[in-house]
Amino acid sequence: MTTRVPQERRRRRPTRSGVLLSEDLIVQTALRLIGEHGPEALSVRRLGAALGCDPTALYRYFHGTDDLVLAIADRIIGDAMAGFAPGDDWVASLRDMALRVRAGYLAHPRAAAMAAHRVTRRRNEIRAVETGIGLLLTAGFPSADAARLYLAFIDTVLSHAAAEAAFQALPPQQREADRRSWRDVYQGLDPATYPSLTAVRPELPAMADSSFEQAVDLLLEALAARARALGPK
Amino acid sequence: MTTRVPQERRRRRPTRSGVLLSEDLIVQTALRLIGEHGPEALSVRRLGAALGCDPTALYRYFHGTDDLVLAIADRIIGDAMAGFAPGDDWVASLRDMALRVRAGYLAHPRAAAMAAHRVTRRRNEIRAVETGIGLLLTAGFPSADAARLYLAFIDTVLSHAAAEAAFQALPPQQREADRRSWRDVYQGLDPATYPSLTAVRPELPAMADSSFEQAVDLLLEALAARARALGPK
DNA sequence: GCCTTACGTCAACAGGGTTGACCCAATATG
DNA sequence: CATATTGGGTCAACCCTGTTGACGTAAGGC
Repeated sequence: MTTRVPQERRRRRPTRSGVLLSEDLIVQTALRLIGEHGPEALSVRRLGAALGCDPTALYRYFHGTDDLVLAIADRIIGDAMAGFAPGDDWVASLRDMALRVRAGYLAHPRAAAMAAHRVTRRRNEIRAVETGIGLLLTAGFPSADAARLYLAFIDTVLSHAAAEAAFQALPPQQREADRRSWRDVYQGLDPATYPSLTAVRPELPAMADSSFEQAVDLLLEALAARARALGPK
Repeated sequence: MTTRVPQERRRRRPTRSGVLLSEDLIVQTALRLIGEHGPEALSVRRLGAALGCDPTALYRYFHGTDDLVLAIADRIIGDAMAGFAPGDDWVASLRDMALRVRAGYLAHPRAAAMAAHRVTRRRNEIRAVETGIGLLLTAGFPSADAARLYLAFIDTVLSHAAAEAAFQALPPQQREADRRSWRDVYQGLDPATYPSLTAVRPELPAMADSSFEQAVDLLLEALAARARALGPK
């Protein structure tokens, strides 16, 4: 096929049904498809049909399915981080970043579930990394630590957000069954075999809730403690 | 197809090539397939070929691919936690738990990636929760905190492990591309636009590495600090 | 208005999961 | 032991998927 996928295209030729294709329109349509009919609704053929073009026309814009998925992921990141500017408090700024990313994922749960664990190497992602590492540098961490700690931070945020998105992407019936299981399954346990669970039994229903903020706060606590241990600047 | 998938089968009939099928043999062969020929080697047709039976014979044992994956996941959990016993040091024990779960997932990335965000409230998981919460109780946390903090801990472990497994489950080509991107794309960036990335440039290739232990250690640090803040028992 | 070529279209291939019909042999029963 | 039942292995078929190479048309530079 020798698809070249040029950066900017000059000859814009309408499809049989009159639509003018663009990378932007394709990504946007893909997100709509996934949002409406689930992740399994995203296929080259269906996307082509939704766009009103031959499926293989997409290969003029993306090298393959994987490339398209990365483009979708990057748009989610971009939308989530739109308008974000780091403030004076680096801990609060990282926390804000985390919550934004999570909100972006939850806005497109099904798309996020399939694209979450990828490195998009596109503009929006690069900008986010720049911002995050910059915050850790202002916290006083030496560059080697800043990079490694940012990785731990963002991986935690991304994987937690992905898990939440995946849960949201489940069919409602299955999601409710999972939620109930914390209450049902853990109720009639033998106190002798499960003493600890028995001791915290009143708290168990709360375990169906999200741990996202709790986990992020714990991580930021540890980061703040390490920054303090560096000594005052 | 109205596959009934009975619990115990009574008529065991050898396949054309003389093999006696069983749920156990199928799961075992599936794991071997994945281990030997990579994650993408798992398909109904290939599994049938490896077993020496018609691919559709598997539908007598599992309702579909999904059912098979869950059976595989169940075995992974059991194997990972086999022989684990909590020690005196609660931090070290939680760390051990985390590493076991991760190892179990990474031993079978494809299966783990497919079933990671799925909730299987089975015996092995309940025992793990009992153990984990017990450890936090011995650390001195009140029961409400123990439950919530354990949730944050195990969610971090599980979602990180799932992310790693998902990465390992990628086709080799995409996996290598993701790995290279940290070195290639992030190298030739404009220093004016990306000052922080430029500052930590030598560290960037290391960002292709796993952040699992770093993240777990940060979390355990925060937990230990909070336990200390409770005052000595 | 011509020439080049970008890009939308088409046909085809290899592989996937899943189904319903078929039929034989392993078991239950007499 | 013989017969009836049915579990379960097999086969052909269907429709899906991503991806390719060839083809031709219309858009834009000159």
